[in-house]
Amino acid sequence: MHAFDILGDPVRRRILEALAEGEHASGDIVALVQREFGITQSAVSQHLRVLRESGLASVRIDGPRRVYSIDAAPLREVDAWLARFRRFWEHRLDALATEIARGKRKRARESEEG
Amino acid sequence: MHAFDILGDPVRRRILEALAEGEHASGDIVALVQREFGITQSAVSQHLRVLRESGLASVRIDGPRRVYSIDAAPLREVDAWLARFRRFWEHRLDALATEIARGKRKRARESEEG
DNA sequence: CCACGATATTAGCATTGCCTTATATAAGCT
DNA sequence: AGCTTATATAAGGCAATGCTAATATCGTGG
Repeated sequence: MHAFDILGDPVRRRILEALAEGEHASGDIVALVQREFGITQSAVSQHLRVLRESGLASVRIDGPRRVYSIDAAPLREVDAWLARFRRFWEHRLDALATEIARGKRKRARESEEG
Repeated sequence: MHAFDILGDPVRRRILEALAEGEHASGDIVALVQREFGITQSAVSQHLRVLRESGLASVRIDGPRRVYSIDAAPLREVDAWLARFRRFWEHRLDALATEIARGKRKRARESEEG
């Protein structure tokens, strides 16, 4: 399942937003989502499974709790796909500045990976 | 329909990629998509409608042709949503440099809009 | 005006996705 | 061991989505 399919669901987006700020136990996420979307624990658990299976979240067992944290790597692909459209809103010199920053970053990665 | 729902479909993503490089007549898009996905003209036309109705593409009539071009604004929202996750892959000083560039951009926009 | 080429629309169908209810699993307490 | 809490899984219903086939619309040239 492509990352974009995962992001198509508002509940999953909300869960990812929460996980972006740090790890959370399943129960906390259930409570949060129930407040905002009014769906059952089961439904939330199913969304968490989708996030796990698509590599967007991982889980750690802590006694009876399952503590979820984000795995952002797939989102990076989304970000990369989006790159080709940025020039439509990052106009003029600003876009050039961003490109320079991105180039520097890329070179830094390559030298540290190689 | 949220932009993320639109982007969930690979055919629509492919169409947007093509439109990112410039406008194209419906027929060209149909040919391109048919080569790569093997679906009918009708199916492609339906995807084009979804793109129109969600504000991601607009159409200009040129004789018997419909010439499509991209409207990237909704993608900017996607980009903005993604912003909160960038720190997971834009680490260290690079992230700071990007933030500075984004800040400059934002101030420039505000002064030109205000 | 008619036929053709380009494109859109409609109807119908199969598949998928998300939800609920009910049930299973597992840990910790008493 | 039995109960409770925390979480996951299974089964089934229903609505949404994406496709095809068929048909409609609309320019344009003869």
